[in-house]
Amino acid sequence: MTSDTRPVPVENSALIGFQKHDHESCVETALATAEERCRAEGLRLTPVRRKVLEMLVQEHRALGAYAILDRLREEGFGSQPPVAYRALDFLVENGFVHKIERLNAFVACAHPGATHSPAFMICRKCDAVVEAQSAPAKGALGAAARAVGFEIERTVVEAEGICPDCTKKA
Amino acid sequence: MTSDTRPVPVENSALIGFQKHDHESCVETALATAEERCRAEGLRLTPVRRKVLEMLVQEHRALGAYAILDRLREEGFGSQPPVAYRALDFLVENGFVHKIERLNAFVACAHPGATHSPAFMICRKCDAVVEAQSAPAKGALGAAARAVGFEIERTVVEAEGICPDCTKKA
DNA sequence: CCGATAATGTTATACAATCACATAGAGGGT
DNA sequence: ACCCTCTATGTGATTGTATAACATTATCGG
Ligand SMILES: [Zn+2]
Ligand SMILES: [Zn+2]
Ligand SMILES: [Zn+2]
Ligand SMILES: [Zn+2]
Repeated sequence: MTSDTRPVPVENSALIGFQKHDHESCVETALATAEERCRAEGLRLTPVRRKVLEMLVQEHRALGAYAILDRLREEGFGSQPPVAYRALDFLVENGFVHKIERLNAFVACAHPGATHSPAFMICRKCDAVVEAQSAPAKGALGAAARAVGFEIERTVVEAEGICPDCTKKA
Repeated sequence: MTSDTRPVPVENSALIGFQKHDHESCVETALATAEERCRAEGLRLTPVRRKVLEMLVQEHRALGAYAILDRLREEGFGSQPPVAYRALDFLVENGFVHKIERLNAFVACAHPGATHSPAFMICRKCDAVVEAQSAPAKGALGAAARAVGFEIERTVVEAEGICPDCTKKA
């Protein structure tokens, strides 16, 4: 299960963006990191939760709760919505997964471990989702918030547009 | 129907924020502006659409599609979801109304006329929603997008937190 | 008036999320 | 081992959000 059992043709394995990358190790790393963190912090990465995380990391795009639920059913887990939503709640709360509000869908975190406020680029043609960093509270929005006395706790930043692949095709 | 028929106790009528403001004229101005723009651009502000916009400006907070639909029914319009959603689609497409993705709800634009990319502050206690300006494409997100060749068309920026009123109460 | 287009009305259905309650596991103290 | 407690799952039912599909009506330019 160590990630050095096989040559890793890294090119830009850090950029999980639209570029191709070593997906195999990408998946393993993500799951290993999650297990590591759960062990360290006393969180319980149960079978359902692990399966959901694995699906999302594997797919590498945003999945709706019911798509996830369908797969859980196939894998022999419970088939009612709360099964999926509870697993997702756990994963989102602990930062392993992010919810894409624009799509009402979920995507595996691309920067697991580090606490961060994510931003997303969503292609409106192919629904690809890529995670980037953001710091909206540092810009105009933060200034506006301080001006009126609003205390920001969390931000949703999602950019909709056309991904490089879809641009080329057109 | 002109806005000078009555003394306007303006203090900070520009800031539609959490502060109090001259709501009467606020409503009239918004509707007048909308009618003006529709006339100018050949858009059709039909009765349903106008009613929905009026409700949202009047309420001055985010309303769900079904809350809107209920009111439409009371006013004698169609009572099925598409009636509300189609009116909302029109209003959102033309910038009179914004959708708050985090709440699955809709709010009247606070800066009608000017094309702008809005940002929102959402109080998680009282659900108050205030519109501010944003320029996320100019910051870290814009840089990331250019780096990978993603073409941003639209951004969703929503800050969740506690509004000044709710802070005082606690 | 006629035909094309846009807008509305209505039915049905898909997708998203939560509530309520029963059951099963894990972990700690005895 | 046992019992107790807390957490996690399983399940049925329900509510909320959104769209598909199709018929009807209104509007506008010939
Ligand atoms: Zn992340
Ligand atoms: Zn694309
Ligand atoms: Zn606006
Ligand atoms: Zn508040």
